[in-house]
Amino acid sequence: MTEHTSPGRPGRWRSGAQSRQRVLDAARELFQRNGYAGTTVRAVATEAGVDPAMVFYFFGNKQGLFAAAVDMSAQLPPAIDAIFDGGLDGIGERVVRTLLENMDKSERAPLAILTRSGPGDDQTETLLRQYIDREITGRLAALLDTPDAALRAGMVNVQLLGLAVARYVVRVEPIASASVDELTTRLGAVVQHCLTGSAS
Amino acid sequence: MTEHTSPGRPGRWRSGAQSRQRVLDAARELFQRNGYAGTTVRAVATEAGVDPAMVFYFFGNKQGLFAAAVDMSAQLPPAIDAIFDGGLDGIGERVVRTLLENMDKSERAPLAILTRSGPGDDQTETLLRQYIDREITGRLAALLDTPDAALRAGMVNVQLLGLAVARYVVRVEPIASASVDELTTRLGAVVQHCLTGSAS
DNA sequence: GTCTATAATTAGATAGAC
DNA sequence: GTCTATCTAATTATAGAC
Repeated sequence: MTEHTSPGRPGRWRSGAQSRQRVLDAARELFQRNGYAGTTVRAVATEAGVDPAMVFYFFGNKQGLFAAAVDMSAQLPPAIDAIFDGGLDGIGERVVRTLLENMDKSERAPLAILTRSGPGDDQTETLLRQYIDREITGRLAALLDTPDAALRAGMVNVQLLGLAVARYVVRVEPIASASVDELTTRLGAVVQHCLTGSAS
Repeated sequence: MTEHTSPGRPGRWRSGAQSRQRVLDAARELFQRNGYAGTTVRAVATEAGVDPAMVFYFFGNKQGLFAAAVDMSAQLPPAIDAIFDGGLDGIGERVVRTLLENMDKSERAPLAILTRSGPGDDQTETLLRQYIDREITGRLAALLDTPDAALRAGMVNVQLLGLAVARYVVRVEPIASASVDELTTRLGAVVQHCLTGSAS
């Protein structure tokens, strides 16, 4: 009974952690749906079931909230690592399937949030660019030793961005409703060809 | 000297046409850069060098301005028609090259505006979806007579959306700086394979 | 930590003079 | 057609009680 707000020793999780988490979840959902400017901290607070002032208490200001929402330090590294552990063989299908399964799972994928958002001109797009470069392009290019490794990896970025936008942002048919297996087979082959196929 | 504001017979172009055009140009640029909610009509008016009230005079409200900015009736039909006139042979390269040349020309492409915008949930994305369905998917699928025609056309949508987003929205390297010829060759082959290649 | 004000700013939209 | 002035509503952000 003396543990619920004791400052030094957390009785549960310092008692504000779950509120903070709910705010983050709500922020990811709304930023993804309505973009940065289209999302109000009031709406986030309402969605999270807390007071608007709490959001500022936790994250300082709206930009801080956004930064926390799209921060993906140690977000999906387990799945991503598994993609590259198998080497080049069959990597096309693995990368497509991983992307699909992660985004279908409706864990708010930073990819979708960043694609639909953008505070000013630079902030968000730079973030997304760096994320793609670091997490995808860099690791893919490292597996190749051809002189056009960067371009081949870039072609894969086109495939993955296109898939994400077509299926989750624009929701164009029949891509939006296609099964994970179908897309994995078809786009996986394309990705594989971009990486290991003969240059045309 | 009696012609500058005569209502029935336009002496020049009813004298407000160029203002309207400047507003539209400014709107396209700002909507593309900052999205719908991130763009204020005041900013559009300032960019266009007119008074904010003029924007409402011309377009009624902000949504009307947006609708006019992304309206692409008879926008680029000449170029698009040329893609399909040549039949299936080499259509991959033609569609990629046409897209690149049109968007590089920095004519505010509705594709870029719509990709970065989205008033609420539905309005814009529905518009973009319908545009893609009508202008690309439909015409591509019509050229094919395989049972998976729709899926093949959908795969092309993934390629084109991915290219547009990677090169013009996120500007990820080396796609953003690659030459039109390089991209046309590489992605054209992929698109061609998606359409006429053997199903894997 | 959580909530109740409330300050300060800004946005969309309108009325009306010229 | 174009501009000035203004109204209304919503938003970010803060101060402070509990």
